[in-house]
Amino acid sequence: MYNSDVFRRISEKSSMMSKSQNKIAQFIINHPDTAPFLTASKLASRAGVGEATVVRFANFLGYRGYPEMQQHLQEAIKRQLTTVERLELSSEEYSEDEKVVYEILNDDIQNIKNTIQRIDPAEFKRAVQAIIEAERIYILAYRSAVSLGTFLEFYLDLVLQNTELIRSADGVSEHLLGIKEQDLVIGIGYARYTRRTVEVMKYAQEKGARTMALTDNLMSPLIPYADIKLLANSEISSFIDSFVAPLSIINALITTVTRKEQHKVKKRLADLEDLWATFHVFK
Amino acid sequence: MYNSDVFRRISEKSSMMSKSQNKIAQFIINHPDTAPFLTASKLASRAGVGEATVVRFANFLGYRGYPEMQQHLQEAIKRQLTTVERLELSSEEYSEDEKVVYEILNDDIQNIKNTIQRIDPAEFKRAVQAIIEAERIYILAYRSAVSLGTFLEFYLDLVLQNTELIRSADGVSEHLLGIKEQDLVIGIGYARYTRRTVEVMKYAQEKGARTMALTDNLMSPLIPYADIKLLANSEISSFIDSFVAPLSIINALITTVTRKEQHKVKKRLADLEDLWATFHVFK
DNA sequence: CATTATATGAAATATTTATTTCATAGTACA
DNA sequence: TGTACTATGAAATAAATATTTCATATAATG
Repeated sequence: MYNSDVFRRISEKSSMMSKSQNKIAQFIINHPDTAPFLTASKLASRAGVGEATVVRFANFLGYRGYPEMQQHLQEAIKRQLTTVERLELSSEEYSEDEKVVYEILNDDIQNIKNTIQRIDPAEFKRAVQAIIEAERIYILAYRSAVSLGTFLEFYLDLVLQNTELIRSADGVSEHLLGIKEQDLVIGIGYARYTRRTVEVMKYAQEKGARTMALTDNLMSPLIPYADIKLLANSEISSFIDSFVAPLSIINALITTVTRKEQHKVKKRLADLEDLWATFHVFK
Repeated sequence: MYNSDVFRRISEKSSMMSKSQNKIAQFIINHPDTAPFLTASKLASRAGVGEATVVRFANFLGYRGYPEMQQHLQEAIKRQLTTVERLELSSEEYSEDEKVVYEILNDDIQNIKNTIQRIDPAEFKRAVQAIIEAERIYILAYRSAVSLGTFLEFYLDLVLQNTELIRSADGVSEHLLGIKEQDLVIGIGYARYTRRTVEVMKYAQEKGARTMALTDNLMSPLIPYADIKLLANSEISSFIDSFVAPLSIINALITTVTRKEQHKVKKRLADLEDLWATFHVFK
């Protein structure tokens, strides 16, 4: 299985390589994330050898032809993509049962990493700006996503005092009836996208309000109705969707908004401190 | 530059896609590290459409042909490979402001990594067992932690139907008055630990119920009253605490409980599916 | 320094992959 | 319910890519 690994084969046979073959091997090793995408003739010219030599090189390593070698190079790159952080869960050290927790936490690390890749800084900036400029903010979240909505509402309302979470599932809330163009609606939608979230987003957009979606991918049904799109991955080895990466994005939103509005927020937080102290809210 | 991004183009045009084109878009988005390596015909069969439709899809997105689209998909994957590990925080590429989001997400990765280090598999196992054995489960969460509580309640109640979230801050809820030894109280407490959470945990333990704490460290005021202790880090460069790692632990809890109780849970989930279908809850 | 063996690349050929064509199925609209 | 319009995939054709051939260069051997 593993002897299919191109790099292993190269190192095994490196002593028997001709001058040109060495050039090719060198190129592949020095450009591991370019080589898998090249055609035989491109690889040839990049490595400075003839086309035929490349094909012979593949045969030399034991492949049936260049495409087979190419495929194995691609496999290697794919493994890299998916297992970056994979812990050694294979051993017998832990029972099936105990592995789950490690598996899930690693999946979630991967989710955040993939989310980082997909961040569009300009779009994120727009999201922050929209929150700051909004007169009122409505957060749409149903079912399990209510947890995310609750968190976002808690902090946005703490610092801006103009945020409200819409969670009742029946029809468009009365609160949204008077929605204005200066208002912002943030829809949170994952996996089994709740129909209601989509409907309300659509309604808000038709009313001319700004809309923002936090969802898992661009094919999500929320996307067509979102002026601002934030993506965060949610896949874990479970029957549930993970809200870890979206929550991290929310952390970032709250933090950035607060830093930008520091001058306004500072006094309010200080006042709150006094209030909390008076009522002994914290230990 | 960025308009070359396949995913962006897909989202821009997603509203004008036909049924088959949607299938293709769906496939590409759901298999971003497989799609770039497929030939037009393989992508066609994997997405369940004709070969010609794939070529037309590439044209539809504005590419001169399939190979051009493929190349752009490969670029995206290459970018990922080279940047996953290195943070883009060093350079002047991003403004102070744009860095925050990368900073926070990386902090959260670190939180999960540290949390993994601190997992005690035996203790985690006890936590799962306690949840399964409990007659009734009460979750204590106040203020921002309500979000975590909501999530945990949602799924535990979904699969076990014996869970309740206590969130009102005034005194000990009436629900807890009749608490028994076979019941379990799960307290979630972070940073500015709310006094109320601690008091209720103490009350529950005095009444003989089992107690479990999800908190950030062993010095947390919840710890003395917890029979079972789960730790998850929460520090990020912000004025708020991050619930990302605790949420990941909750993911793991829910997943493990559900897998262990599969025989009981399976039927219930199937029934729920029917119910949801009847009421068109999902898009 | 011949002589043989081996390696090499340009060009010819074979194979694979992409594109276009065309007949038909599916939709939208009157 | 018929008519026009659009979308679709199987098959034909075109283009790109891989492999083989063959003449020549290079190295190895006595």
